[in-house]
Amino acid sequence: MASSTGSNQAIRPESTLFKSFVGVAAIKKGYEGVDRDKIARTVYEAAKVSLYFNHQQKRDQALTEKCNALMERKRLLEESDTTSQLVHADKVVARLKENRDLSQSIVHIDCDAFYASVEQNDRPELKDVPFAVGDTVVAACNYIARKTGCRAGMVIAVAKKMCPNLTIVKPNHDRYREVMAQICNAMHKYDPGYEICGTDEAYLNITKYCTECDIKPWDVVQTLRKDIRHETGIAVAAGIAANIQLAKISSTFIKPDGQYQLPSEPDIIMAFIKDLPVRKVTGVGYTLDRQLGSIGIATCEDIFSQRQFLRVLFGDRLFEFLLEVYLGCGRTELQATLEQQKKSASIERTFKETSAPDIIERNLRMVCEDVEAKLKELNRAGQTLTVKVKMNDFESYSKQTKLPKAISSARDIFQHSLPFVKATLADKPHQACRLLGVRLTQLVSKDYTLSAAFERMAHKSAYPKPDSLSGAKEEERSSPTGKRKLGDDLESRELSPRKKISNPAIKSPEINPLETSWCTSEMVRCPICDQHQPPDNASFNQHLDICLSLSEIQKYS
DNA sequence: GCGGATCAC
DNA sequence: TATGGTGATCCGC
Repeated sequence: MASSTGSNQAIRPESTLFKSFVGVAAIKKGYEGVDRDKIARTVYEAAKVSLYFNHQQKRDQALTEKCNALMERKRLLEESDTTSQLVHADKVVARLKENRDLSQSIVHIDCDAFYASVEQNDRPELKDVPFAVGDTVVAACNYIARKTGCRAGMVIAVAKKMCPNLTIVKPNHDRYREVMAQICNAMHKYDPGYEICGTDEAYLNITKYCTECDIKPWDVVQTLRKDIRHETGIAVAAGIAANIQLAKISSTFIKPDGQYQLPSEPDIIMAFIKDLPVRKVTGVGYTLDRQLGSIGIATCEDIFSQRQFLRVLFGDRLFEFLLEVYLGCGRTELQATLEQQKKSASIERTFKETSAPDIIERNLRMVCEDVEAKLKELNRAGQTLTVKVKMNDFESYSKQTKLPKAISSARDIFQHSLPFVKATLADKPHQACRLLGVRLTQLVSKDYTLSAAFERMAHKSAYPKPDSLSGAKEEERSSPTGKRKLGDDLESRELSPRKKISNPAIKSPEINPLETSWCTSEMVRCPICDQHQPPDNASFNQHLDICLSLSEIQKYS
């Protein structure tokens, strides 16, 4: 493992840009011995005439400048007295060491090449051919395809160039969800509080199970993997360690269907971390890796030797995160996977670039309708609206607005979004638009919105009738592309398969009181409508506002 | 609070 | 033949 990411790559004129083209193939499993130069060259050849390439080039240049600035600032720091920074860093290291919890057994389950494995299982004829699952970009590919340089995220046309006999399989998301549900089923008995992240990964805390049944973590995981294999036919990799960070790294340490246990002893952990490239740590992406590299940090051990510079150069948050990485610290509490914890709902859609206002408007309408559907599913409305426009030069612009009240209908969303889209287009008269996106945040339970209350008042029913006014109705419904794909909407809400793990640099987030459900016993009564309300101040005040304005409205009706 | 960025999958 | 979508968070202002 002497080869770190940075040093021994072939250097070419556009070397940093090339590196970005190699993408995850630089760090993922299945690419050992693959010619990374070939990947970069092929992608480069395919891309060099496109506007996308220009955009990437611009980004790369900006990042390079940032790195140069970092180097310069570090050089200046080196000339000054950094003793106080060093002392502070050591203090933080001591504190982190002190608070480190090594008592838990956390397991990371990684269904590597998940989509590909499922397909291969369902269709044995794929077993010995290189194939990729995906639509226009590769979502996953098997190991035979990886050997040729094919990787996730690659445009399929490019992948085919590198691997001419690549078979393409259309993704079947329902099937993947089904298999993931089976996997969850198998995990449940070892830790009902397991955490799912993404579509193909999960964490378990098996500490309790191990003590209660007097079994070693290693054996538990072996059985669990056997269970999963038996139930689903899927081979999974598992990492066992003291926290989720280390467990995740451990699982990537092993071949696709193996398991790896990192003993929870400080010395062993430190030795394990020592030579690890920082890029392999969750939370260190391509850009941070490059920035760190510019000041001489390639491995986790390097973090320590540069510790006196980190706070000044990267700020408190990142500084502390990096020290945690160096010490192998990480989260040990798992977060239950609940749909209701979602903080935003968004849709963005790429289409054939256009500058025709009517087409753009129609696309915006469709996006808004999909957001409406998503919010309906969550029974939420959102008070902050973010609209995003990406032009054909791949530059994107966004506008975020805090609205006077939460909205959820396609009509409302559309009306608030359109002005920004129009303004952006007017700003770029000679460009076409290729993507529109709409996101709502500051989600509140829909029962508390004014319109919902009003509707209740009018109909004396719990929920408003849908379809009453969906601004986009009559005209464009009969468009030739009438098949609106309801893509990723979930069927089972108990077992939501999509839940992101929070960035490791971030401390545990607080829970929005509005998002919890209350039992009637802890409710309070509203003095105006006399109905039960949640006991926390925020939502009660919100309710009061609604009630007051409603009684105003009634005066005039 | 806003806009741009980064990161993970 | 031509570079995706969702959700979360951070930084600087």
